[in-house]
Amino acid sequence: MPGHNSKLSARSLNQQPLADFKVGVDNVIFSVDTAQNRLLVLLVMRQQEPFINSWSLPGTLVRQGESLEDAAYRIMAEKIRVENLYLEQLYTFGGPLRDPREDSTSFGVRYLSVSYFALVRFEEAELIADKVAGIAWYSVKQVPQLAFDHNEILTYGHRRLKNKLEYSPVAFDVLPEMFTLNDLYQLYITVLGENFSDYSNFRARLLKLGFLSDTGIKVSRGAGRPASLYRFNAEAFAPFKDKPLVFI
Amino acid sequence: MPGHNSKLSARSLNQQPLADFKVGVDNVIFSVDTAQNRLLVLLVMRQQEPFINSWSLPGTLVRQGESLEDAAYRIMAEKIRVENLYLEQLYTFGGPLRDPREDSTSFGVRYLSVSYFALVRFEEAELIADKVAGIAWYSVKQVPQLAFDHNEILTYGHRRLKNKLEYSPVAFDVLPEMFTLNDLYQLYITVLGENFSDYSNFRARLLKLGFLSDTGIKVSRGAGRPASLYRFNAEAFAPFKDKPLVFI
DNA sequence: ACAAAAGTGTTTTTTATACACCCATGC
DNA sequence: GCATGGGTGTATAAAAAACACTTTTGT
Repeated sequence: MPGHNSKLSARSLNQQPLADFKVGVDNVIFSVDTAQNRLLVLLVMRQQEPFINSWSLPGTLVRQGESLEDAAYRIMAEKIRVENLYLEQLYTFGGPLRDPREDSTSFGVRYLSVSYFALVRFEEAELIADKVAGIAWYSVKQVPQLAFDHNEILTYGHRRLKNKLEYSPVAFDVLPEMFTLNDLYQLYITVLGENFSDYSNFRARLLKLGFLSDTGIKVSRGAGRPASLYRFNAEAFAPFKDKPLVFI
Repeated sequence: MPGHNSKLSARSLNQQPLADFKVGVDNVIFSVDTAQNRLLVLLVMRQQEPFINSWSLPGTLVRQGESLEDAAYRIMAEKIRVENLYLEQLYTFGGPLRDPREDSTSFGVRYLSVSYFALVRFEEAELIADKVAGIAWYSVKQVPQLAFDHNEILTYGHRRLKNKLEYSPVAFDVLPEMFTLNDLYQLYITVLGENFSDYSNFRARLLKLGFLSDTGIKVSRGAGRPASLYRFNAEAFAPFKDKPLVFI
């Protein structure tokens, strides 16, 4: 984890042999079920040792000729069919003994996990259940004990998601092409919690920024006045790139 | 790098063998020369292939039994003697062919670099020049072509430093125990550039936050009114932890 | 006395926050 | 007609930005 303070230590392991690594990629894949206002994370049931029959983040070991990012996309492609997604690298967990396989026969081999963080559109995401495999969306509030240090990775990913939402337009990667301002607001509430902003202020702030265009199309969801559908305008957003834009 | 968009690709390298990795740790070590208002980065001259006689970020390969972070601290200890520092993980670069050694004899072995970001106190940092080794502080504005993808890593580290400075108290890890408000201001200017805030506003904002205590001690630097020395008060800062505190 | 650096205060503009209220629809 | 969600506006408070001014030193 970033931000801690160990002491400088120059023990004389100067002539220690180099470690050999297998490198795994684990994805923290989030989606938001706007209908039920739940933030979800994708978990898979492990089908081999170690941690057989434990839930875990979907992951894979990196193959020859494959980049880390390729591996992250491969996991996605194997578990889920999705059109739109946001993906970025999260953190690298690599202490010795984080994987029990390091203990056993294959002496000296270390397992390192490069984690990626993804956000997908819940409605369009289609899970791929290969034969016997368990795969499911879990509410982040109800994740069970996971394999390896995956609970820790998930916590870290959740923190990143909250930050991302505040200062970057990831939300639009995960909303439908056209959405109501309330859809957007619900997404923020679901991820960030109730107390971040009043709806009308949220609305005013976002519209003033000028990168949401009103399509004029109205949708009615049950009772109440029909809402306008808006569209994210990438060109209008361009000037805000890399600026400390604040959404909340 | 985070934030890009490749396409999902599920090529059938399903039966490809796993890659074997050596894992390197490379540190982007910054310091600020407040006397000359320069942001510096520590570079070392490589003494072996590949890229012999090129400048590079100080790095090492991870040894058996050593965690990533241990390796990062080991690099620090080998290159520099320093009391106070801030260190956190930056990013993991791991595409195939980023290291030319992957081409040659040792077929199949990949080199992956986990980069760390460090900030040290320039005045107290003592460089360790082992025998023939070149080691030097470079102004980030004048770094030469570096080995591997180290220029890219440096750019990424610089961006992180700027962000960190804006919303976290890293500056105090790198200033002397007692400092004038102008010292602090110069540090911000040096890292962030000229146009972020006027001195008196910067001053007022920071003092209002209440975690800088005036020691009463005055120092005179040439002409002009003597300045008060301030001290960072960690207890008074505690309530701001994890809050979206903004310094700039 | 005067320049230089430190430190204080004031004015203006912008942004955040908390609401009150009007609008259009389903039932 | 009234409950429901959509949408607009206003009044107050707080923060950011610009800049004028005072204080204390060295020379």
